[in-house]
Amino acid sequence: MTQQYENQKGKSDSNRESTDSVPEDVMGALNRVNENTWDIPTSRLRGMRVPGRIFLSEKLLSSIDLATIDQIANVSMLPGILDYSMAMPDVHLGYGFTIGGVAAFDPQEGVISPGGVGFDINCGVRLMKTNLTREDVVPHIKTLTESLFHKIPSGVGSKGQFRVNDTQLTDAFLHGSEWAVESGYGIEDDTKNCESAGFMKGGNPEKVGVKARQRGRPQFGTLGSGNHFLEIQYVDKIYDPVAAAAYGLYEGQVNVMIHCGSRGAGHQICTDHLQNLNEAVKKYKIDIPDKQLACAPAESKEAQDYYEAMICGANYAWANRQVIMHWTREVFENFYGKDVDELGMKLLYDVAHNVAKYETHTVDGKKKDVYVHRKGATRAFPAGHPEVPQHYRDVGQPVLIPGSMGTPSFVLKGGPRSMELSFGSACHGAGRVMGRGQAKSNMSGEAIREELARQGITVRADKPSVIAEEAPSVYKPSDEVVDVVDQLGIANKVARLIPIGVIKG
DNA sequence: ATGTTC
Repeated sequence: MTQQYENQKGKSDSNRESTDSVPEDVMGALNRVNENTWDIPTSRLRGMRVPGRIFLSEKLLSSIDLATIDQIANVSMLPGILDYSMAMPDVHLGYGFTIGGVAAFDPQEGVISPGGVGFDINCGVRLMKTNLTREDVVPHIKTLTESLFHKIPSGVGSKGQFRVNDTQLTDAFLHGSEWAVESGYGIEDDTKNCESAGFMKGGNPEKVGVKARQRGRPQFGTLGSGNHFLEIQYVDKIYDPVAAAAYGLYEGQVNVMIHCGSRGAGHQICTDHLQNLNEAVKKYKIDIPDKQLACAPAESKEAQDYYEAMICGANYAWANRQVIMHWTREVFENFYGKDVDELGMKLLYDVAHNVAKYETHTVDGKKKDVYVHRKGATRAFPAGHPEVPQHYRDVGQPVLIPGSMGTPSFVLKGGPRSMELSFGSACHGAGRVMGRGQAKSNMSGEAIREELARQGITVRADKPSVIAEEAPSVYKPSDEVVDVVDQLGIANKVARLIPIGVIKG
C-alpha cells in the first residue's frame, strides 16, 4: 500500500463520526458526470491507468467511504484495464476489488485476477416460478418453510443428502447444471433458462486441487450461510407488463428464489490459485498497489490455470443451485399433491454474481474480446443480444436482484445502455453498509426474526446470529439501488417480489 | 463468502 493510501485512509476514519452527511473527502474524491454517474479522476492516485466510475445516486452517496473509493482506484492501476474501473450502486469494500465492481481487461495487455471474482465463485441467484397464488401459500407458509429447511441442508460446513463420487464431481466441474439435469435433478428446459445455459465451457478439473475436491464432494446440494437464502416470494408489482408477460410473471404469483454459490469448493479454488498468483506477480513484475489484487497476464499459464479452475467452480455452483431447485420442487409436489407441470414450477432464469468471462464488447468503437470481471455484479445483456435465450431475446436478459432478508427482490431486464456503459453489467443486490462482525454484536437475531414475523415473513435459520448478520438495516435499501441502474438504462425494472418465507443457513 | 481471522 502506498503512503498516500494510508494517509487518506486515516483521514476517512477521523471523519466517520459525522455519518448522515457525506464526508467532505468522499465528495472531494468524486467528479459528478451526471445524475447517477461519478468519476474518480486518474489524478487521485499515482499509477491509475483509467478513471474510476461509480454508478450511484446522490441519495446513496453517504453509503460510500473513502476506502471503497480507493479500492476502485487501485483496480484502475492493473495492466490492460479498459475504459473505467467501474462500481455499481451496491458497491462496498471487498477483498482487493470492491463487491459491486466491474472491470474488463484486454486479453493481450491485461490480467486476470481472482480478487475480481471473489472467494465464492459464481455466487448467484435463480428464480423459479409457480402457478400458485399468494392465497394458496400464505396459510401454509410455516409448514412449507419448515419442510424446505429440513430438505435443503444449510449453514456453514453443512453436508448434502448425497455424496457425489469423484467421477460425478468431475462431471459437475465440466458440465454444471447440464450434468445435474442429466443425472435426474431437473427438466430439460432448466438449462435453457440459465446464464451460459448452466455451464461455462473450458473448465479443467486438473486445475482444481485435492482439497477443493474434498470440500466440494460432501457439500453438493447445500445452501451455505451468510447472505445465502432460499425464499418463497410473491409478485406484488409489475412495472413492465410486456416483459413480465414474456417472463411469465403476474401479480400475486408465488415464486421461489435461490441464492447460493460454490461453497467450500469455490473458496478453496480461489485460495489455492491466489497463492500461485502471488508468485506470478513477482515473476512477471506486475506493480500492484494491494497484495489482494494478485493477478497474472491474461494469457500466462498462471492466469489460465486459475481461469480454467474458476470455470469448474462456476459450474459447481450452477449444478448446486440446480439440485437445490429440484429438492424445492419435491417439497412443493409432496405438499400440494401435484407434479411440477401442474404447479408450473419452471425456472425463469439463473444469473452469476461472481465470475470472470471472456466476452465480446465494443471498446473505442471496435469489437473486441475482453475478460470481464464481475464481482457482486450481474450480467445484464439487452434485447437482441445473441447470448440472451431465444424466448427472451426480444425483451432482454432477465436480471435477478435479491433484496436483503425481508426486503423486496427485483426482476429486471437487461437495458439498452448496458453494453455502452458497463460491459453489459448491472448491480447484484442491496449491498452491505455494516460489516458482519459489527452487525452480529449490534443486532439481536431473535428480535429481528420476531419483527419480520409481524410483517408476515417467516424466517427459519440455522442459528440466530445469521439473522443478526443479515438484518435488513445493515444493507442499503434494495429499491434505491435498483432505481439507479433502471434510470441509467443499464437494466430496467420488470417486477417486484416480496418475501413470505425465508430459509437461511 | 469460508471446515469464520494464514
